[in-house]
Amino acid sequence: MMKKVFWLSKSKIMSGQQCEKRLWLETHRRELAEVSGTTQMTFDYGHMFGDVARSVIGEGALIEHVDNIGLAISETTKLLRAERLLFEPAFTHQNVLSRADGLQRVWGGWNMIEAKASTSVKDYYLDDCAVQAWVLTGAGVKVRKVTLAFVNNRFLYRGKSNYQGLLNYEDITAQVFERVPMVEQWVARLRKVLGGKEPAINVGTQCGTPYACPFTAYCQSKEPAPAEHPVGILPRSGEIVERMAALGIDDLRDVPPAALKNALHHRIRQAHISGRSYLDPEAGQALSKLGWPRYYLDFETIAFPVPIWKGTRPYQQVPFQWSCHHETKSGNLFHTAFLDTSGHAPMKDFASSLIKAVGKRGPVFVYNQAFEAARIKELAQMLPAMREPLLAIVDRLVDLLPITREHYYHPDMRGSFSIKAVLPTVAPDLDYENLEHVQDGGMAQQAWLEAVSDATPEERKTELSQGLLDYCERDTLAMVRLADFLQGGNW
DNA sequence: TCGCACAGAGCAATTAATTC
DNA sequence: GAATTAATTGCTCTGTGCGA
Repeated sequence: MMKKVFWLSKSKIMSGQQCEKRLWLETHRRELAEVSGTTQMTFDYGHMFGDVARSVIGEGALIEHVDNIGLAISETTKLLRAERLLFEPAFTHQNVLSRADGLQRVWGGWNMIEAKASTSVKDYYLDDCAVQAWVLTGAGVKVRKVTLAFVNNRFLYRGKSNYQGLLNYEDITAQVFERVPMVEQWVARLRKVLGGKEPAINVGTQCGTPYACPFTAYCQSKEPAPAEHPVGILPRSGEIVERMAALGIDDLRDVPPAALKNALHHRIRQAHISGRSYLDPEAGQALSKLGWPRYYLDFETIAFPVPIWKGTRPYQQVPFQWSCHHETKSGNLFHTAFLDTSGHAPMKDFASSLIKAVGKRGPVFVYNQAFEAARIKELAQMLPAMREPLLAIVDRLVDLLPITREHYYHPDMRGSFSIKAVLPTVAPDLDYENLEHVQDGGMAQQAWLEAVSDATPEERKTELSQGLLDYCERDTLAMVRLADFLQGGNW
């Protein structure tokens, strides 16, 4: 009887990048992944990247049969004799299965190519490659070289489907071969884990780094409920959490004041002890110095590992939507918006409409200035004719995030100063939860992708566009309300 | 998945204070 | 004034939190 082959594309589990419990759960309690329902941000760019990466690497034979490993293995064996370049070849060794991204014939053997849609060589890729190299070697393939192909984020797409230059290559043979002798132990350890009871491993950083584990909610449900005001809600609290845990303190309210060095931590602790929010009147003073009219601005963007629009780069955040609230001195509020779901390059229309919308004077409020400022500067670079008016907007940006962080805190923010955490405490009627289709930036990207797709019916496109417009408008209205709140206003 | 900004840590270089 | 020590400043690196 054929033994069960276990799928170890998840070699990060083997090498300790993610915990053994995940492997155990994936094998024994697969259905739990669906129950836990993580909200990880993922795009299905995988095959787009794969197709383009293969075309850049060279012409070769692609072995498909994703769902039929037996067929994939027999086809690999057959093609290995004839071909110089194979994509997705399948091999097993000691019942461990591996599918390398590419296998290229070189002098005296093969170059194993691993393609990653990432812009740098991460340590855990080396472990991943070590497992694959071990399987290939065990299956009789002479691995002479291991190459990592990854995204060159300086590549500028000049159109016409020409992606030469999209990938960087790094020879990682030495690092991988150094790890290969350890793989045998990793496999043995995991076999033991799989044969035993559910491993007792507590929830920790391994649940989200480097990859989100789908079982986190399940593991959390098995652990005692955390403190109502855990020390960990302090921003950048890693070191303090450890220090306090050693003293048996897990509740922020029990932390001795002397243990906290920075003023923000003190303010947060104090707010959780008193149960009351904190608002420093200086926020209002700082804001009241700014003139009128006032604009409140927010962008939505999309980014692809493989750029699709001429003049853009991999992972460049290309803005396709803006929302702007315009507030006059007398308190009148007007809303304007731009949204491009045509699927064509949105940059030009985005920029020209934006310039019109924000006028020539008055502060332009944003939340986390770095983001909008960087997008406008990129547009200025791409569109020389609009360079000056665009850069003039950058000079007028006022960031509400640092003002909020320095002068305001509410215990319900649980240590976070993101607009999504702040808004419910200053304008509960504007909760994002009551938006139907789009509730955060990640969902906005998903909605946009669906809206531009040819496969999406018109009715659904209209619904998604409305969802995007509602969401982005909510973001800028949130800023209006926040600025007013910080100035002591009342709605 | 990206990148930016910033806090904090660790270390090196510089400046100030102390001692002879 | 020189040598030593202490305090301060400045730099790089890493991790976190923000945005999408």
